[in-house]
Amino acid sequence: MRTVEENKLIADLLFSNVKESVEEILKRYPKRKLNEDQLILRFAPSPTGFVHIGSIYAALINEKLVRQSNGTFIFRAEDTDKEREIANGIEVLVEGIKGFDINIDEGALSFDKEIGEYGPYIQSKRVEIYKVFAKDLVSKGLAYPCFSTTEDLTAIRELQTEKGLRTGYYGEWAKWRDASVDEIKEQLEDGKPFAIRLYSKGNIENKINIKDLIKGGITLSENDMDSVLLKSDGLPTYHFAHPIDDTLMDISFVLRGDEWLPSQPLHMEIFSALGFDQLQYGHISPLMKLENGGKRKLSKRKDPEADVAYYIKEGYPIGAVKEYLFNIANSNFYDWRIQNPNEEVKEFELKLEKFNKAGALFDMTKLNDVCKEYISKLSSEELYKRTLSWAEEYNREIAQKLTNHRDYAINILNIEREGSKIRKDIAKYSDTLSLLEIFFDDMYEKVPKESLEMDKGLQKEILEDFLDVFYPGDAVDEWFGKIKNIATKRGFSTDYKEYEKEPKKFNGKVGDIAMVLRVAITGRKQAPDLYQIIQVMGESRVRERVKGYINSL
RNA sequence: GCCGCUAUCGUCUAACGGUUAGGACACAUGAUUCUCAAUCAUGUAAUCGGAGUUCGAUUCUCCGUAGCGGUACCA
Repeated sequence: MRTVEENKLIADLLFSNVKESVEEILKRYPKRKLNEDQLILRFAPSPTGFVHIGSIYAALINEKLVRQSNGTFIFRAEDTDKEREIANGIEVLVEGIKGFDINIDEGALSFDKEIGEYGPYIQSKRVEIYKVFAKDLVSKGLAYPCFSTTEDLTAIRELQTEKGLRTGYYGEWAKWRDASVDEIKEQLEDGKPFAIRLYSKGNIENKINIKDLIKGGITLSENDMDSVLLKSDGLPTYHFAHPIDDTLMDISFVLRGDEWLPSQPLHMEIFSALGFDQLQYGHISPLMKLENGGKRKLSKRKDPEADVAYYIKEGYPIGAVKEYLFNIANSNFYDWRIQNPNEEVKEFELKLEKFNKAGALFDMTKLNDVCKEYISKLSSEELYKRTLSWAEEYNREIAQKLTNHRDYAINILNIEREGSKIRKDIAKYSDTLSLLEIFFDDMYEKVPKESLEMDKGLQKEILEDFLDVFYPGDAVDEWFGKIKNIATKRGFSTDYKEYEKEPKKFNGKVGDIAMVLRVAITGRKQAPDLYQIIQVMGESRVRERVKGYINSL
């Protein structure tokens, strides 16, 4: 064991250029003047150039809780891993957050721009702060320099594995924890790199009981690892940055992924070494995916839907994706939605105690259903607006059509959007493409056409009948009456039941007449309401389509 | 290997220790004087296994099993 004086000496040796004191820093980050129920929560991902849907899920939950309590939502970038860091990583994150309509009250907006009084909000810009605390811990004998190399550590681990022991840098294995001042000096004079490690006082045999905000009561063992606090490049590990940042930023509690649960004892020990009050945690279960009958975590590499950019690119309505995510967080959301179909999401109260403890499967089918429901409630003007803004980014051809033919486009999108028969077949803005393309001749030309089994001569007769009687001013009943007249004239039944009884008596049923028309006009066997399509398309285009089809027979 | 978390229809889940174990999505069938979609009706489908506590266990306890996570100078 080193003496108090020796520890001070080592601290000065290690951090000769650190002049600031812990007290001075603490003074720079005063406690916030807020009511106790106003939550200050943070979202603190690392910028890897990829925003995982699970990250957005966590961000969403934190922000929602903040909004409900009229608190403050902080975005902090944890860019302390140089290996994984990529250029523009922070911008990609901010874009993802904004893409989901999540508002940052405090934090980084880009690498060079921040808002808020408790910054910097980018960890690589906070290194001086971490060093002050590290120096303080060393001088108190609560941390120490470690000169073990990667090779040393690997050797230790192999030996431990061989002996069937717990791996790691702890107890007797922590060879630098009690090194003498001379030994340390020697390494320093040789210019050897060092990491700062926690001098753990914990005992693995001791159990600690924790109350997790989401998981409830859990039992963990005390930490006894001399974990790295500052890496040899001078940057902090997550374990060190987290207690300092969340304390200085005056966070209410931490909601994070449950992969952190096992390291909570470590964090608790660091909090107390730093002299900080303990923080409460809520550990969120991860979003899973079903594959080959088993559950697994949504993977950045294997699953396109793990990337939030996917939803933006496909044109998923963000409001609906958020609703789905809230539904995973609090399953009573869905019941609330059924009871309050037109209420805004902000009226729903998200509750920590309603969170599910197990990992939920991210179900694309269910998401699609939520999206269809959501889009079916939009007015045609609103859908037009949103589709256009999506298309401007991801489908220029459609964007141009929408811009140049605004009213026509709105009418198209309005088909079966009013009245008692509301379509629910559009889940995302890109789905409107297959509807729109029918209505623009140059696009329609490129669409593959479906054909009918029916005798071509008969088809031609039916369509010529139609051209004779077609009048766009007809009301639905008049229009359909004409279709029925054609049916009768050409030996088709107008009564489905009657036709079912004796199908041989007829050439077909009235539906078959409509089918010929549908294929002639839309090129498809399946399409929305024919009458409405015709109304929107207008007389000349309908006649052209029919004539064109007749000629192609 | 060790440590921890979790466990109800295919999926998301509901059920003061007492329910014919409920709902939603998906699926299937039927209805709907144009197809598809929508809508409506109906149906199939679950308490991981084993002990224990109890008059009674999906619910509490223990043991197993499985899934997930941790076991880094990554977060």
